[in-house]
Amino acid sequence: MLSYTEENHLKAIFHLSIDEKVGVSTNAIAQNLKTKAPSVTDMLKKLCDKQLVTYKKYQGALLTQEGRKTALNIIRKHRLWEVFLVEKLNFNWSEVHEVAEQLEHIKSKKLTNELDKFLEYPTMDPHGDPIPNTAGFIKYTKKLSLSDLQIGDKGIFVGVKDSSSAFLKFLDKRKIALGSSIEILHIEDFDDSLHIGMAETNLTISMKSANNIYVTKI
Amino acid sequence: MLSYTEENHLKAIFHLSIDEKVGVSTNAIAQNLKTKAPSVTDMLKKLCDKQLVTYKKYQGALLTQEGRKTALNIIRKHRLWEVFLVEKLNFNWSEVHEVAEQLEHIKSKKLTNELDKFLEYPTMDPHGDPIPNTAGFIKYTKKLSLSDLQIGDKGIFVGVKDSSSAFLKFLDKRKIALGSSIEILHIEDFDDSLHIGMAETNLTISMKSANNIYVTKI
DNA sequence: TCAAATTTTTAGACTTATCTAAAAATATTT
DNA sequence: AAATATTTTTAGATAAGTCTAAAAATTTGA
Repeated sequence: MLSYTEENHLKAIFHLSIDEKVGVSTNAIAQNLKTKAPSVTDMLKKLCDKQLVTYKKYQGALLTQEGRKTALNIIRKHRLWEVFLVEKLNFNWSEVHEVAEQLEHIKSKKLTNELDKFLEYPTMDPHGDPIPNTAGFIKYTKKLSLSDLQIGDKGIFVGVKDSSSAFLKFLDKRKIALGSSIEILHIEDFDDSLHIGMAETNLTISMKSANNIYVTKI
Repeated sequence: MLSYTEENHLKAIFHLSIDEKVGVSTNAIAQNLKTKAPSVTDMLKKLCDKQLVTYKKYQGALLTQEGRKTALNIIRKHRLWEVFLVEKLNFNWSEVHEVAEQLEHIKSKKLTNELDKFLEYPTMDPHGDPIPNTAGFIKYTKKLSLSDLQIGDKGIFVGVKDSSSAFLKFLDKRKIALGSSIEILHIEDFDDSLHIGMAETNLTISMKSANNIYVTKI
């Protein structure tokens, strides 16, 4: 059974891996986990012993098959809990992360799978990130910003890039909420601002805001 | 911020306190937490320093006001999660405890209170135990067994005393589920077995089974 | 009441997860 | 390519939580 610390290291290595061949540096992991390099070195040795990571001195760390599967399971739990918190418990996007960081470590397969069912098998979390399935398979769909849509396109609001409280207030004030349907009515040549159509009203938002809004095209 | 271990000790002391004056013994706590006496002694010193417990050598431990409040908050979380698991995620009574033991340590006031709201402010967990409110106030209502009812009384099935899988199967087979309405039709003089009326059917159950079933009278 | 039994505490060791400071390896730059 | 800078590891310390074995205190009961 893995400790919270071990699980967090696996998750960090997963998130920091860009290239399958280049090891993730000790410092990068330390920074990500707000810890110090020597602590990371110790942990990498331990995870290497457990065959969750391949690690050679000064070469950084890579996840093994098993390590990757474990990391994805933690990420799966994290994202499912985020959906639960936003959809069922009235959390804002900016509030979910901290709590999900705790909930992701709860150990119960049944809990995770029943939660998944209860939420009706969501495919994305409130930040627009994909939710891995039980097998650890992740369906990568390029995130689509509202600013990527063309005139006449319609989208469903599925997440935000920047979840600062300022931006969340901005959305709140305009009654833009998860699941809202948005249509692109017009794009202003002058400053690229967008005229959008919502269920009840039309409004204008800046390019910068549109960049922060993730949608799925419908 | 309290560690899981500290929280578990507070909870154990609360559960083991019968008399407000008599300290809970080191051994009793050790047995309850499946740990050893020396570990408990160390922890009692620590909790005493933090003024959550009053403790004198060889005299056992008692909760302070603050300690009691903390313990009740953990119990509140535990029982709310149990309700969630049974009512929303299809857990059996016998399965919830282990998972709730983990979930009770999640630190987020908003989470607890929103969960309470989401569950529509339940007053009992699936074992028929009362759920403390935010202030740590607990409404002690004597647990009522089905066997305590008189002929003609009606009750709602709210929990079980014995949650062995054998008993759960027994209930399942007879379609007795949380929330079922049960009426006492007749009590057999010979062996005290009960004839009960359910929504769809009538059936006979033994005194022993009736003892295991908690109800609220309606 | 005082000897035996039980309970509780102390002492000391071990593990896990941290850290700082210093040494070693690698990377960069002139 | 040598000097410098950066990164990473090692060494050693600290804190929390755990244990066993032994000492001390309390309780029991003859």
